[in-house]
Amino acid sequence: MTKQQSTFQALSDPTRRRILRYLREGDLTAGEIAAKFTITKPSISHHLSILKQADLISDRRSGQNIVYSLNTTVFQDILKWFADFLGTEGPGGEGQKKGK
Amino acid sequence: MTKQQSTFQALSDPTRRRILRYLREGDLTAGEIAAKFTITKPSISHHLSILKQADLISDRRSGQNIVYSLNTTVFQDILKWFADFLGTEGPGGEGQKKGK
DNA sequence: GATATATTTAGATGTTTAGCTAAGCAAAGA
DNA sequence: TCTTTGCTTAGCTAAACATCTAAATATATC
Repeated sequence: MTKQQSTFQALSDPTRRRILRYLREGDLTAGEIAAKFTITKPSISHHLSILKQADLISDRRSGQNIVYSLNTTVFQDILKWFADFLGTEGPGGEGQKKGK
Repeated sequence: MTKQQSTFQALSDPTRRRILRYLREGDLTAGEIAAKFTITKPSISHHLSILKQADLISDRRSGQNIVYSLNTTVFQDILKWFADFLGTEGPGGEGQKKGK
């Protein structure tokens, strides 16, 4: 699965986008995040792992808790993808590198 | 289904993103698009209808053909969504309007 | 080390989705 | 108006996905 695929896939779910919005405000533990939703903790945990695989968030352990935080660099990449898209480049494949 | 949801959903499929890349080069008929893929025409037609519902493309009939073209304005909206995301706004809901 | 708390992993289930084939609809031309 | 061409709609299947409950793991505390 290409990097872009996993990113767009991750962003396609509303629950995951909502998690990202919360994390934009500041770091949160898995439990704190789960508390904001009505779905179960395991479900949230699953969403978190998808976001993590897509490199949109990262996690670190702090005692009993696992703290999640936003990876803004990947958002920058996506932003660039869209900007390039609206530019005047050739079609090419997913992993196109252009001028870089 | 919210507008953002349909947009992200539409972008989550690699075939659909590839269609968008082709259309970025210029307008194409449904047949011309389908010819670039190995999957069947009905499948492509289905993807086109999803992209259309998400307002990422538009279509018009030209004789026997149906011509598809990219709606760049929606891409601008998405670009803005990401830019806002990396900004310093409150979490709020999907359809947030901000300064507008 | 036993127990409590925080979170993840495993396994099951209902729903969504991408793909197919077959049938339908619309325009063009005989 | 019958046929051909271009494309979509309908109906199906298999795979993917979101969610749940139950069990497992890891850390902290007693």
